[in-house]
Amino acid sequence: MHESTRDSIARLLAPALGLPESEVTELVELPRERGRGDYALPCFPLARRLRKPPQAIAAELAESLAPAVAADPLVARLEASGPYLNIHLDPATFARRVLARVAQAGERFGESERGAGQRVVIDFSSPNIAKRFHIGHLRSTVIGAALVRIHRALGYEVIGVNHLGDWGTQFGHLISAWELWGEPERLEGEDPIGYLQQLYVRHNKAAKEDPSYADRARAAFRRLEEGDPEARALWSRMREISLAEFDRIYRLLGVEFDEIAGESFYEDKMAHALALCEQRGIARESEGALIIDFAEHGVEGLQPMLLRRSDGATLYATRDLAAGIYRFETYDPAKIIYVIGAPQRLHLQQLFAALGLLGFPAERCHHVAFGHVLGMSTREGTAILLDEVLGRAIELAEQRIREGDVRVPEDRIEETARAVGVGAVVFADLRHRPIKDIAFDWDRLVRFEGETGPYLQYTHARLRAILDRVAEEHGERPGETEADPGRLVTDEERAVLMHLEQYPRAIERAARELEPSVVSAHLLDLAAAFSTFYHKHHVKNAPPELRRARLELVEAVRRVLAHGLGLLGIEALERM
RNA sequence: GCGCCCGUAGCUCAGCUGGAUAGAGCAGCGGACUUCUAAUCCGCAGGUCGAAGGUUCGAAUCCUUCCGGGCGUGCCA
Repeated sequence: MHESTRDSIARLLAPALGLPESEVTELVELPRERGRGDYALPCFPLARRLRKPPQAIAAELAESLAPAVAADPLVARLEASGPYLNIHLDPATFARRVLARVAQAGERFGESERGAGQRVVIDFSSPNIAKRFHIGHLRSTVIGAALVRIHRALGYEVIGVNHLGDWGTQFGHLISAWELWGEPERLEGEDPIGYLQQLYVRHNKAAKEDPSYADRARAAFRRLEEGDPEARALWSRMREISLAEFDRIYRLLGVEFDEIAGESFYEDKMAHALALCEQRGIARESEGALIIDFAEHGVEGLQPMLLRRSDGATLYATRDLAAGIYRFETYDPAKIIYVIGAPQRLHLQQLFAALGLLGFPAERCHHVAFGHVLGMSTREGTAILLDEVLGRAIELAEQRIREGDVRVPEDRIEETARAVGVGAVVFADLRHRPIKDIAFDWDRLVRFEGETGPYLQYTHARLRAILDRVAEEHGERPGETEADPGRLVTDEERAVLMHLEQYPRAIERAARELEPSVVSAHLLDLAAAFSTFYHKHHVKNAPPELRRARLELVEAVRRVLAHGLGLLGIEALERM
C-alpha cells in the first residue's frame, strides 16, 4: 500500500520537529503558487512552540534534513524561502506513486472505509403532494442525493429519506376544494397534479377572502386525521398520482430513496412524541395550544415551538419532532442531515433544541440550508417547473450534438442529449455552495460551455476517445502494458497528477462540510488541468514509452472524472 | 423591533481549520483545428475583497459596530 505524498512528507519532517506525524500532516499545505515547490510547510505556527523565528526554523529544517532528503526517493529537495519550507518532489517518483495508488484502487479511487459502522440519515427532496415539482425542489433533491453518494463512498451506511409533504392543513384545503368543485375526470387527464394544484390555489385564495373556507379546510383536515374514510380515500388517491409523477423526475435525475416516509408516516408516532415531551416536562399549555417554551428550559434565544394547535390538530413541527425521535430510536445515526431551504432555519433550530431537551444527541443533527430561488411561488403560480427546465436543456443538447461532426451514433443521440441536458442542470446547482439565494436564470441553467456539467462530460468523452484511438492504432490498453509513469515529468503532467492525488481529500472534505460543491470544484480543476495537458502534449503520437505512460495517466483521469460525476449524479459519457 | 443568512472583477462564483503577489468561468478583445472531439485551449484586460475600527508577526478569512440585500419571527409547511 502506498501512502499519500502528504504522509510521506510528514514522516520525513516529523522527527526533526519533534511532533507527531499526524500533526505535521495537517500543517503541510499546497502552495498557492506554482514554482515555489510542490508542497510547503509554513513555519509560523511552529515559531512559538520552538521559540525560534519562523525563518530560522525553515532554514534549519532545510539544512538538518538534507541527509534524510538525500536518501528519500520522493522528496528531491527542501528549500527555505523566508518563513516557508518549500518541498520539491522528485517528479518521477511522485508520478509512479500517484498512478500506483489510483491503479490499486481501481474504479474506487477516492473511496474509503472511514465511515464504516456509522449510520447517516439524510432527509432530502421532500416535495409536497399535489404540487408540481418546480426548480426550487431541484436543490434539495440533487444536493441530498449527492450527499448520500458521498457518504456511501466513505463507507457510511446511509438511509436516504424522502420526507414527503403529504400531511397537514394543505390537505384540508384540497379535500374541501375537491368537495366543492372537484371534477373526477380531470384526475385522468394530462396533468392531474396541475389540476390539484389549481384546486389548492383556488381554495387558498378563497380562504384569504372568506374565513369560512379556512374553517372548512381545518375541519376537512380534522376529518382526515380522524380517519374519515372518504377523506382518506381522496388523500390516498392524490398521493399516488403525485408519487407517480415524482418518480418520473427522480428516474430522470437518477435519484433513489431508501425510505419514502412522508409526514403521514409519522401520524401514529406523534402521540409517542407528545407523551415523551410530557414525561420530560418540557411542553405546556399556552392559549389552548401545546408549546415548548425553550427559555423555561435554559435554551436562550429561541422562540417557542408549537406542537399542537388550540383545536387539537397537529402541526408540521409535531411530525418533524416525531420523525426525529423515530430516527434516533430506530437508527441510532451518527448524523442526521436535513437538506431543507434556509427559510426553515428557525424551525430546525427549534426541532434540534427540542430533541436535545428530550435527551437525544441533537449535536448530530445538521441543517444543510440552501437559499431559495427568487421570484417563484407555488401559490402565485409563478413557479418554473423542473420539467420545463430539463426539457429545454435536453432539447438544446440534442441540437448541439447534431451540429458539426456528429460523433454520437443515431440510436444513442436521444439518451446522450438527456444525459447532457440533465448534467447541465444538475451541475449548475451543485457547483456552488448552496446557501446563497439564486435568481432563476434560463441562460445559466442550460449552458454547456465553461464550468459546466457538459464540460466535464466532454472531457470524459475525449479521454475515452484517446483510449480508443491508442487501442486501435497500437493495440495498447491501460494496465496491460509495461508502462513507467516515471516519464510523466512535465509541468502539465505534474499538475494533473497533483489533482488526481487530491481527489480523496476532496470527497472527505465534501462529507465533512456537507458541501457537494467541493467535489464539483475539484473535478473542474482536474478537467482543466487535463485539458491544458491535452492541448500541449500528445498521447497517441508520442514515443512508445511515453505513450504507454500517458495512457495510464489518461485512464486515471478518466476514472476519477467518471467516479466524481457519479457522486454528483451526472452520467459520464463515452461520446458526445 | 428582534434573530439568522448573504455582500470578493461588468455578471455568476472559488478562496479549506487566518499564511507567500486574491483565483476561475461567462461577457469583452486578440490568438490556436492537414495531428487523440474547438462543448476545447492560450493570451490581454478587468478587484480600495460592502465600510470603519480591533485582534495578530500576518486578515477576504476571526471579533465589534455600521451600511445594503434576503429570509424568519405562536396556532402554514
